[in-house]
Amino acid sequence: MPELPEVETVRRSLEGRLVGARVIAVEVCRADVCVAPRGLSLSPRALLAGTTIERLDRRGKQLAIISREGPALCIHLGMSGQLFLAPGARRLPRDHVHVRWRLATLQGELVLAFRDPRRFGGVWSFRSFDELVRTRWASLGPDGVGLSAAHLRLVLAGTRRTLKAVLLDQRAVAGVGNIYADEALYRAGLAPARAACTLNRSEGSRLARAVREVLRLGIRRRGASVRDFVDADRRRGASQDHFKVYGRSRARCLGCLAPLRSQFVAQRTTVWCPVCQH
DNA sequence: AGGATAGCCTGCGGGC
DNA sequence: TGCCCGCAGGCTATCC
Repeated sequence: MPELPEVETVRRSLEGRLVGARVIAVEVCRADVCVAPRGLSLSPRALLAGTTIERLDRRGKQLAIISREGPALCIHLGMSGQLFLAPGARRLPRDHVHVRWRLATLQGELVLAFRDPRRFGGVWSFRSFDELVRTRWASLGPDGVGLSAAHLRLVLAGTRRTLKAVLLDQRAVAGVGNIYADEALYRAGLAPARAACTLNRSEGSRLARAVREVLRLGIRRRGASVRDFVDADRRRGASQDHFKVYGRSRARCLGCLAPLRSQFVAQRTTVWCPVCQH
């Protein structure tokens, strides 16, 4: 369930040590989690072997590792993906590790591992970060952290879909998943099953602000460790201790004490307060 | 257009 | 203890 705050937490936990590191070697244990650049085969070079890491970027739930020499990777954690950084492979789990990068850094040799038991995630390779942005990220909406009221109102006005479906649609807003969708709707006081085009101007703005706020709070709390989420140093986040609605079906609303309701909306288990959200 | 459904995949918890 | 079942969920494809 890594959503935007979890991926940003991973990005931040990697950044300090990855930037400037030289990739000595890449070991692929499961080639089918990797996607080669368009028209090329999956070479070690395409997976950054021999390059130096220049910076990390993120859009929504997707992480980019960009080399100085050109090639760039896009890593999607899917449901259960993890990135670990450790002094040696012995310090890392061995099961479900699909790709390992050996890195030379100022602090000595490090190993970066991509682990993904459920394999909903993957590693996509591109000739350049520019190519990544123009192809893979072209279908993503604006990053949820900086979501503008104007953009969200425009999207909402153009569809009769439910609010929940719009928030989960990565083309509308990038980075919101089931957890932060429910939390944002609660914060905005809006019912998940409401048709998007019925929101007035102030409600649309309120929802945009709520999305930004729940994502920023999630980042500040270093992500939600609902099941197995941990950062690159295997530290858990604290966001799960602050959920107002997610996972609290039939518990009391923290605002009005009415029991929270749970129902399938947009094919996702959705929890909301029938009193506070309209 | 967009809703519903299935499929990908593993781990976990409940029921028996 | 062990087995089966359902559920969790990001994303894509397909059908209606």
